[in-house]
Amino acid sequence: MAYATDEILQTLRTAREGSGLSQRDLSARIGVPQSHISKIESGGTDLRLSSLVELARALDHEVVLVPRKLLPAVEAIVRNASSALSDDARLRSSVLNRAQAAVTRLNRLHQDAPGLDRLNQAFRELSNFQLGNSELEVIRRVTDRLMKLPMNRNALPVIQSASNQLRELRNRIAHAVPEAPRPAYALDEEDEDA
Amino acid sequence: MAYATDEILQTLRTAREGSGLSQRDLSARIGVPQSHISKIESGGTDLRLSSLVELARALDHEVVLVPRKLLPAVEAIVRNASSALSDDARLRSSVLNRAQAAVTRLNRLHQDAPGLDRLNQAFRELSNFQLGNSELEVIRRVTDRLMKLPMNRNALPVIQSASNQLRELRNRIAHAVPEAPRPAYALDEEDEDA
DNA sequence: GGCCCTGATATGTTATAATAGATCATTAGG
DNA sequence: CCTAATGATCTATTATAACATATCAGGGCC
Repeated sequence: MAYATDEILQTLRTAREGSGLSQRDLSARIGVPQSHISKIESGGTDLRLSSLVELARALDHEVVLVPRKLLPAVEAIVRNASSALSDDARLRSSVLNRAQAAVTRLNRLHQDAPGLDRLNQAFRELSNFQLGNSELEVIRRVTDRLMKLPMNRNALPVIQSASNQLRELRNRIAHAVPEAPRPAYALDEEDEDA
Repeated sequence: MAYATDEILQTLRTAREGSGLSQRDLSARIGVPQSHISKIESGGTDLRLSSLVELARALDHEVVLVPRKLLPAVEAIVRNASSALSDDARLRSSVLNRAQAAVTRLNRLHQDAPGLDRLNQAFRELSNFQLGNSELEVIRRVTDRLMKLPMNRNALPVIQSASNQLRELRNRIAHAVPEAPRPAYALDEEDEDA
């Protein structure tokens, strides 16, 4: 039987990939070198417990000790939910891919539009956030408007409005991020408006 | 909010105590110094993952990563089962306490009986083992016979038989102990008949 | 072909887990 | 009072995680 540590590390990698994060994204988020994340996920190091907890939490997981007798029941719950979660992940993917296409088209057709830089930045950051259904709905509405954009100057206020909506959404989510406990490696205090 | 690591370490201590093991018992079982177990349980060290897995397994637990959304469901399963587990623990305690009383009485009334030393040793070791319901039933039957023991020489074959049954049970359980994976610290290969 | 992004690997330094062993303070039982 | 068992604390040594930084190889896209 495979060591449980291999399964745990595989779960970490799957959760990271499922969140659409690269190792560098996760590194930026929690302040651990990308090379170290690679080593961890590949089993090249025997992780400290506090580091495991920090990584797990960054990926919306918790470390739990479960009586062996209950392992089948717990695994069943996790399995059922991860098919639901992959539905969520698929929805997220779908919305973000369509939004990406709209943003790409926007940049091609209106490359000099005011507010475009800010819209690009807000969108890039939103792509790295955990997004609930209400946030995805906001992005979907913005995408719809960008898809219907006219070619003429009437587009400019729509672009401006889209930029504002995405930035408001980005700021709302960024401000909601809770402060994590400091483990073996600590999150640097971020100045998010910098 | 308490750090997850504190909860995990508390779960380890509770599981050890629930198994009726002292830190020295656990130390002997998994080959880690008792002082280190004390430090771990008290939060004085940031445990390696492989060490956590080894400790958890020695106490019939597994380390699992659970999506945060599912934590309430998983905690509910564990909570419900731990009241069942404490029923098990109570049954175990009850059977072992009564057997202990029978063995104590036996040692007082028949201190020179052949086989008594072996019975004492088998019983002491059995007290440190994980015991299922069938094992507890064997111990209960032996206890019943010891409780009904006559004062005269007719007791001797019953004592001998009880000694044999407990030693058979002890050997059966000792031989069933599975080999564990070798973590940061490895179980020494034990010569159990030594 | 060049650029960008990704995960993996390498080197060097520092802090600490793991180990061994001893000892202490407390509690319970005879 | 003495003994035994327990969990906690201490000292010294060794192996390695964590971190910083650089670099590599592969794949995708233009």
